Amino acid sequence: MARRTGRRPGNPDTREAILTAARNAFADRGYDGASIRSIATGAGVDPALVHHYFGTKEQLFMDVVGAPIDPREVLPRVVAGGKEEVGERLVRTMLSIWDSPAGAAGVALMRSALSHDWTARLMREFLTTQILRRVMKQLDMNPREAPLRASLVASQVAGLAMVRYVLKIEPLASAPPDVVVAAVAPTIQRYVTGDLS
Amino acid sequence: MARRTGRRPGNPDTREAILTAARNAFADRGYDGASIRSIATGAGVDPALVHHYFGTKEQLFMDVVGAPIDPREVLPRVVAGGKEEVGERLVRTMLSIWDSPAGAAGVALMRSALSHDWTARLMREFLTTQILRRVMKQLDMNPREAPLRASLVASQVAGLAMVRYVLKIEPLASAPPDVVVAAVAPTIQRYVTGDLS
DNA sequence: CGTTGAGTTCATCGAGCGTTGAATTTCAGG
DNA sequence: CCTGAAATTCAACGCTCGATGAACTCAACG
Repeated sequence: MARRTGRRPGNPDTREAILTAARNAFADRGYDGASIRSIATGAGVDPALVHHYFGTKEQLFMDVVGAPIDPREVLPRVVAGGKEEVGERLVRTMLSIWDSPAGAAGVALMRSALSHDWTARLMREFLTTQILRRVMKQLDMNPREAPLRASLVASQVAGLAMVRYVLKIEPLASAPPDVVVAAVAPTIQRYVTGDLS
Repeated sequence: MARRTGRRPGNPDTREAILTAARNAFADRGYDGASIRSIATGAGVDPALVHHYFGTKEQLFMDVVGAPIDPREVLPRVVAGGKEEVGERLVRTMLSIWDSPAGAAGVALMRSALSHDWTARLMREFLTTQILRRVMKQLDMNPREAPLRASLVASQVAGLAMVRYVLKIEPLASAPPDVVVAAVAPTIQRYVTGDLS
């Protein structure tokens, strides 16, 4: 078993180069706007090589947006400490993620979620089954009103990402994290624990 | 002058049919996904006829998203009555617009704003120069902090539109307007008149 | 050295796109 | 009826795209 001879994976850098080129291209121009050919050019390789490594374009997109997100690593930081200051912790965590290289993947997912139904479904299912459900459980919210609270939180989070990272509307696009947290955290906090009637 | 003989514009219905087909197509599949050919098929005409009426595809898109929005008609309803209940009036006005046929144009603009830079610029400039600046002026807000307040309002409005009308995340997507107003209006109100530090 | 298989390139296919210009139909005015 | 302009269609051009499959390069191993 595992009798493997022949050339060894000499240049695994190429795969990474394609991935980062794809991430930037998807973030800059969306799923349709980013052509396999342009991604290959950005990585300095032949277009066919992209298919060789990642199969179809859809699979490449999945690898780009599915890799840098691991909810089980991020969520505890938000949930730990009870629900009294969850708003501030959520906004702060979100900003730290979106200001990192993983933010480009987020922009890519967001751009494409509004262009294709299957990416929208991808994002919706990721949000609901991976994020919101776990948060609800660990904060033991009232199951009757938890879904509404969760979608309200999603609305403010999505809107903040859109204005700050995609549309880049000033001054929110360049405001320091502390200012954003001070402004937005109370909104999230009210959506989670406040009175909604 | 104006000596015009020959056939009169006999079927102005066709033009409208193309416009509504284009609005639905742009809203459903975005700017790129909606092909001129599919729009023509949806209107029951030849693709060349679309160009005959609207020129290039970009101009057709402008006609679709530029027509049903007239800020001078909507803004007074939001601004009138001072800044004390502006949150509720803004959310209620927004819902009434997005639940009408004009909402499809909004979805189209939103979908495309995340796919192309020039539509993003279109939306940004429309928001800032047509909406936010007028609201700021008529509410005589402090010019020093008004831009930040305006972009915060934009973030919650954009996020609500995205969750409710584009991604259609439940239960916010189907919640009756009164519930949405009760939940979101205080957020807008605080962004306009509240303490942000 | 010769085989092997992964890395990489090349040429190409078929499809869909926006757009164009000429042809054809339709119909109000003279 | 006849003319001419608008409404509408037809056929085609040039382009880009995703994908495919055959060819070539080359390091590792027996």
